[in-house]
Amino acid sequence: MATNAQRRAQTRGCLINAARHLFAEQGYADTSTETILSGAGVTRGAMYHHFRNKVELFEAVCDLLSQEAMAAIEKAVDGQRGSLATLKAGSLAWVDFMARDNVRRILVVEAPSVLGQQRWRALDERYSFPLLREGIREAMAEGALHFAGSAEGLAMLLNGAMNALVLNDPRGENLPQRRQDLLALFDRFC
Amino acid sequence: MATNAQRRAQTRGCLINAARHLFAEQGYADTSTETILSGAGVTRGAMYHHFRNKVELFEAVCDLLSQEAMAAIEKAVDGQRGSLATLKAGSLAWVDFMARDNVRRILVVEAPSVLGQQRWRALDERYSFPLLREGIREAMAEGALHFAGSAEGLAMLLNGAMNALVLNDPRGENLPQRRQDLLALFDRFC
DNA sequence: ATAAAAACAAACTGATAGTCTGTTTGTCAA
DNA sequence: TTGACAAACAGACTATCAGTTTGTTTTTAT
Repeated sequence: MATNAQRRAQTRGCLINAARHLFAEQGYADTSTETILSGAGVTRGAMYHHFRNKVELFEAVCDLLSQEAMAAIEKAVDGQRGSLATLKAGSLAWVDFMARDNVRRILVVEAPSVLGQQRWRALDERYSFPLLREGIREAMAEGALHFAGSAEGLAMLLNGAMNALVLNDPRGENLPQRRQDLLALFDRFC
Repeated sequence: MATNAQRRAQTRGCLINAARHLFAEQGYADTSTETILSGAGVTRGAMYHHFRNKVELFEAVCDLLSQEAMAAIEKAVDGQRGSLATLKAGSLAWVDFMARDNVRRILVVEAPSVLGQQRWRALDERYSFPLLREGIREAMAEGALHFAGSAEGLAMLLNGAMNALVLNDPRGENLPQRRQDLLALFDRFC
């Protein structure tokens, strides 16, 4: 005898977990809901009870991955001294996390297309982007970082640059080099 | 009586032209091949004679748009004096072109997902990226641009930053501000 | 205990990408 | 010029799949 909340969490969890692996391996379009269903050990009816459609399930996966990314960043940032060191550590953690095979394809490659520009930006705004923006704002206020434009603008540019790092390292094989590039980029703003 | 080459160019052209508008307006997934077919005034058999599948048609659209981008960049660069000025003018032209409603969704939002990482990178490598990389290499060699890493690495980072500019301006309404941000970014490397 | 609601099951439907078979039109050598 | 071949095209057909509908089971609240 399980409570409804438990049943709900269990079913949703199984679906999201199965979906995250399948989406990461085969991509959104090439993963049929049937495959997800059998992977999760759940029926069609259950899935469409919890999610309006396939996109909403994909978005739930994105939310979960984003939360995991936040946790990784906060762990990396913990104990850092100074706004600049914190910013660098957090950014490196972000890149490391996004470069993971299980994550990159979902959050970096497919999310903009599957969710659409609006919902994709909303996702970013809900998680890592505010962290980056505020980190930059603080470092700029302290004079540790210099930029002629706004903190918001710089956050956007750096976010894009970090995206590119992840996107251009398909196998995650040149990560050390990529991390060096990122640090060199930060140094240009000091 | 048309020659085969003419027939071929005509049919392919109609398909690509219809597809580019539909993909830009409704996105790849929400554009059915039937809609493209009737938009192009062409039959199913003809389409699958010229393209192996829907993705290949999408790729042909991407190629065309990329060529148009190259033309816009070369026009903007023409007459510029100095490697840095050339680089800036070319980059601004790139942003301006990609920010167009007809282009952004196809080349910036959906291409990575629809083509997949590999073919998407190959596309970039075939067109604008070499231009950016060589522009940066030249400016660095002249001492007009400074970066601790490689020209390749900086090109990647700047390319990502420019992508972000386009992506974060969904309506293309803040273009002047975005152009300012980009110039401020370049100034950090001087 | 019972009514209502949440959770789930599974058959069904409409749409759609890609295939298959056949027809028309162009090419080129003899 | 003609006839064999290939390229270009037409359109019916199929398999798949996302989402719907209808019905059943389990939990919750009164």
